[in-house]
Amino acid sequence: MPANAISPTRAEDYPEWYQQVVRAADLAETSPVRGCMVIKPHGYAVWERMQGILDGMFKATGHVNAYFPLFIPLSYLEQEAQHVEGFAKECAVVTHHRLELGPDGKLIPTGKLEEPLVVRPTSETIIGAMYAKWIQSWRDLPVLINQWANVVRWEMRPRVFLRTAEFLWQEGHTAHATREEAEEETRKMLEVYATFAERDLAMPVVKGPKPAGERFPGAVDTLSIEAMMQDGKALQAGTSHFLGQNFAKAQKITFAGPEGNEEFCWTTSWGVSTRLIGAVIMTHSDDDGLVLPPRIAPHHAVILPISRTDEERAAVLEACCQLQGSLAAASFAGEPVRVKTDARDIRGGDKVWQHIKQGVPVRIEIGPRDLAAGAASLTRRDRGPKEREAIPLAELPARLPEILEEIQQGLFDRAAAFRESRSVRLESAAEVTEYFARDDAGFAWVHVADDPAIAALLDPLKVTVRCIPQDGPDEPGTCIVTGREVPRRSVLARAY
RNA sequence: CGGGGCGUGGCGCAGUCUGGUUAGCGCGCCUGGUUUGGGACCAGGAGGUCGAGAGUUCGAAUCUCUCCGCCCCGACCA
Repeated sequence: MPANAISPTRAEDYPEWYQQVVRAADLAETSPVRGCMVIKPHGYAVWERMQGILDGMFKATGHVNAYFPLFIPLSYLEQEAQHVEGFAKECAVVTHHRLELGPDGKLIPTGKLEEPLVVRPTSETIIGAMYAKWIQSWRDLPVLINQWANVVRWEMRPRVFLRTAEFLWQEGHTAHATREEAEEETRKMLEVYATFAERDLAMPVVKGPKPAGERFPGAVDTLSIEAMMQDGKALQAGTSHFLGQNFAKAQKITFAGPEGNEEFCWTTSWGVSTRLIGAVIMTHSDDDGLVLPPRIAPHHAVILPISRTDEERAAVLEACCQLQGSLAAASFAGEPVRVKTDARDIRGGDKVWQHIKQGVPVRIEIGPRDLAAGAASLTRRDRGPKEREAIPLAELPARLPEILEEIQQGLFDRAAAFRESRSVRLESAAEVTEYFARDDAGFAWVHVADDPAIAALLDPLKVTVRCIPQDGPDEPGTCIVTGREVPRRSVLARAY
């Protein structure tokens, strides 16, 4: 057997390593439908964890859930000019509503639709149409709605979790009476995403506005959180858009103000998707497979009974059962510890490696020797597969939550240190060119103006301005391309 | 859409150039046995109309034509 469970390793072939991790962890696989993935139970369980936490955060910030149709009339999409331009090239279109059996036994679409329907690539237009109906008075505002849904974007080159033709996400859509309030909402939701990424996914992010060329079609301002993957590339992990009055004007979303004046609403939208699963994989996983931060792990720990004879097995299973009960009574991150016993009749080594590859944070093995000592052998996914520690059974319910917290924090620290080690400050166009020729390139913090002129420098390097980080002190400087004064550095990187 | 590559049991592949016994191999799966604090070993077994269609031929996974699908590179991807 090779030293590592995943082949190739990250260093050998990063993209292939990613695919193999997804496969070895049994998260998802490609489907008969081009560009669409099947999310398998383990992958979906991770998504459900993410959903649960985010949904709670949305509700805590005053939002409610609703559901809007999958289909959008073609004419709706045409309402906002930039929006059409941005999405037109990647839409699935429904033109018929019936099938008839042809003479050769094949099904033929019939019943042509009067107006084609677009499968939503995003829902601004259909939701805006409803908001136009619902909102009449300033007393109706703000409207703060989120929906959990699937969307379809006909991508040219799909990649499991990172870019699939159909994906799951949430999209928040809000309408406000004032510009200030909508802008505040946009920032607030970015903050929710950043907190979730760093606290729950243990994934450090840079947050701030995108340059004009990278904005959501139809948005006045797009804020994003950007994470660094282990190959140094950036991944946009969440976005929050200030839509100004663009959609309100296109869709007549108006309200009567306190003085009887009719005004357009100010709207926002924000979303994160199953891409976050890809982000977690590429942030934490190693050459033995998936590594899950405890807060989003479907199971915090798995108990593995070890026995040879039937008598031993009975005693060991009994002990496992008791331990599972006492551990489940403990809590981590405000929830009961999630623990399961894997008593399947398969070889011990296979079983252990399955759990390693699936990213379970902690493995607890109980065999006759442990039982005699009144202890269990504990191994952690963030350490070597054979680094074990004996812990008295009575102490485990108190120790496990501490260990989970250590793992959660340790994963964040490790990712932050990695990002730091692959970040540089550059002062000239020549330095940028030189830096991105290196194969260990990462984030370059550079003074650049938000100006199309910088494309001449960045395009050949396949580098983009990821965002203009909003945190930290202002650091004015001159743009390395235009020579113009800018208030702070931007983050440049290659991106997924 | 342009360039390249590939379709053979669940997965990974050999065989195709040079047509010819019952289409092989590794992993996985099932059964039995020996094992067991670590991804075991031995034996037996199941599973394939070789992407689809047409053609050449006594005979096609192999040659010819058409079609379909997938992968990689590019274009594209708020």
